[in-house]
Amino acid sequence: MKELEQICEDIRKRRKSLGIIQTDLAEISGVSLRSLKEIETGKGNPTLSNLLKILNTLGLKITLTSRIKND
Amino acid sequence: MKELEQICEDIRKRRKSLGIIQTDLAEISGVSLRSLKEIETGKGNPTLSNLLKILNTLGLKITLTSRIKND
DNA sequence: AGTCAAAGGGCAATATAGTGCACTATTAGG
DNA sequence: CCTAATAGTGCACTATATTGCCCTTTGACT
Repeated sequence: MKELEQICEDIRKRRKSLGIIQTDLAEISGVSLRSLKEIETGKGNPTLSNLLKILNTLGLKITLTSRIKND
Repeated sequence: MKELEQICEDIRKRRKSLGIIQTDLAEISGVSLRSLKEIETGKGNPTLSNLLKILNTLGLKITLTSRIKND
């Protein structure tokens, strides 16, 4: 799976596990509903700030890890 | 430290540890030098695709983790 | 089938990220 | 100090992300 798709999927799964709808997640995060939809469906190319707003609401954060083991 | 700043710093540190200059990292990644500079200096608000291109070149990837322990 | 809630998507307008160019600033070596 | 390499930045232009509006689709429930 592509990295972008994985992120989108994670967001959707997390939202559902929290039992909230797109409208609420968007509003709480301070992002437009339209943009959240685009992110969750894997279309478009979100800005980092929009992504971080949503992840923050979902209690998630970005960590950078190496692609290679022991590196 | 802000999350965005942390990402910028990680990118710069990684680039230096690989011993390459901005010009080369930008070219290999397929991102403009101008954009890479903005990312490394923490200015601007990169798109996810540009960020991923650079991380990919650096051998890094994004993983989403919970902000809360045991969650 | 009918209804309602939630999600998907087209479109146009606006905001802003991406880029190239030219220049300045900083850093490292001599 | 001088020079060369590397990094930072102002500006203008282009490309595209963001947004709101409105309509369609899907899914769940009765």
